[in-house]
Amino acid sequence: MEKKLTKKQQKILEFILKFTEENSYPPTLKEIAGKFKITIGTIQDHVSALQRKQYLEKKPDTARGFKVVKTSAGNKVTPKSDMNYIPLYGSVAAGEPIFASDNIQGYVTMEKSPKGHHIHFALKVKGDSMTDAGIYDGDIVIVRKQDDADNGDIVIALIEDEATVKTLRNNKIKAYLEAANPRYKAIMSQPFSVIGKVIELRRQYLNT
Amino acid sequence: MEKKLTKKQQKILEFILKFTEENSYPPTLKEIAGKFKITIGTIQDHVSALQRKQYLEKKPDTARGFKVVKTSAGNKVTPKSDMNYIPLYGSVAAGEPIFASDNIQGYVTMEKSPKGHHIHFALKVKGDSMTDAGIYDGDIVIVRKQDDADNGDIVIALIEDEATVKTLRNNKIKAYLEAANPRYKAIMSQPFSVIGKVIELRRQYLNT
DNA sequence: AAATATGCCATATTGAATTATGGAAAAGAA
DNA sequence: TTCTTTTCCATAATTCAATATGGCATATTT
Repeated sequence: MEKKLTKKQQKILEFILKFTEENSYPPTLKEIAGKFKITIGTIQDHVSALQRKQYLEKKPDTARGFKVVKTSAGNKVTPKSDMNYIPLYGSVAAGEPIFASDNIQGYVTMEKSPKGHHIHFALKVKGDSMTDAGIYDGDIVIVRKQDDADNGDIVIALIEDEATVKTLRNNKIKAYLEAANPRYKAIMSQPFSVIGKVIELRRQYLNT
Repeated sequence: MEKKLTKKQQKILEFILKFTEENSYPPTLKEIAGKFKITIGTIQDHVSALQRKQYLEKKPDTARGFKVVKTSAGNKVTPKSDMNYIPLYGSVAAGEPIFASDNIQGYVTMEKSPKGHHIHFALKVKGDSMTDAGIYDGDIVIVRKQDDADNGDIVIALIEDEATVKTLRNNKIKAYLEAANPRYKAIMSQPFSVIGKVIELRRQYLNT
C-alpha cells in the first residue's frame, strides 16, 4: 500500500513544503520547474506521481492548490492550527491573583489534545516540596484546568490563595494534599481547592 | 502609527487566516468576495486597506499571494517554520543502530533554538539509573547532538554501542560517566563517546 | 523481451486570477 | 459643512497558471 518516493519526488515534495512555509502560499508549477531547472511538463508528471502515491493533494484548476499530506519520511503534516500557545505563569505570592496577565512569563507550545476543549496553562515550580516526585525547583508544569482529580494525581491546589503543586490523596472520606518531600508534613483537612491537574513536566537545562 | 481595523476589515483578515489554515493555501480575491457576497472590486479596496495598515502583505501579480503578518488582535502570526519536529527514538538495545528510522516512536515539537543550527533528537529513558537527577523511567530527554560537553552536563553516551543517559564528570585528566543513582557504580575509564547533551526533559502524566 | 514507471522536453489551449478604471453612496472626522 | 475614508458596484484588459498532447530516452520490473 505504501508506495515509496523516488529521490526526485522527495526533493519536489520537500520544496513544496519549504516554499509554503516561507511564503505562506504554495508554489506554482512554474515556480517548482524554475527551482529544479526543468520544464512545467515534467513537473506535471512529478506532481501526479505524488498525488498517486498519496503524499500530495491538489485541487484541479486551482492556482497553487497544493496540500502536502505526508512528508517524504512518511510523517503526517501537522497544521499550525494544531499547536497551542499556553501561557506560562511565574510563581505566585499569597494573596495575589494567579492568572494576572502581567504575571505571564512567556509561552509554551504544545500540541492540541485530540479530544476535549480543555484549558491549559503552565507554571514555574518554586521550592523543593515535590522533589521526591521528581519535580524540582525551576521545573515547568503544564496544567489542565479542572476542579477535581483522582487519587494520586499531581495537582495545582489553592491553599489560602497560594498556588502549590501537590499530590492528591483521596481516601474517600476526606481528600488531602501531600508534599512529595517527607520533610514537609502533609497538609491535612486544610481548606483547599483544586484548580488543575499536572499533565506534563518540562525541565530545561539552560547552561551553555 | 498603529491604525485600527474596521469591523469589515477584521472579518476579511480573519477569513484569509482561517481559509489558509483549512486549505493550506490562501483564498483568491474571488473566493473572498464570494464569502462576503460582495464583488471583487470591493475586495480590492479592503485588501489594499489591510496592506496599508500593515496587517497583510501581498505579492503583486501573484495568485493567492497573501501573507497575514498581524492578526486583528495585533498579535504577530508565528509561522509554523518556527517549530521543529524532533524524532523520538525508543531505547536501543546494544549493538543495534541507534538512529534507525524504524526505531522512531514518534515526534516531539519544539521551538527552534534562536541561534545555531544544531541537530536535535529525543530519547525515551529506560531504567532508573538517573533518578537522583530527577530523571525517571519513561521520561523523554531532548538531546542536542554534539560530541563534547562540560563537567556536570547530562549527556547521552555510547558505551559499547549502547546509548545511556549519564552525568559527565570531567576531572581534567580523564572524563568518566556517573549514574545519578548511587546504586550504580560510576563507570570509569571505560571507552565511551558523547553523542549529545540533554537540554530538556519532558515527562507526561498519561492517566485520565 | 515486453511492459511499466520514471524523468525529461516543447507547444498550444483553456481557464483562473489579478489589475485597471471609473463611478457612487454612506459614515466618520476635522 | 467639507473632506476623507470606507464600502460598494460593473466591466474590460491582461497576465498568470493549470491542463492537454505527443514524443523521447532510461531504468525497472515481470
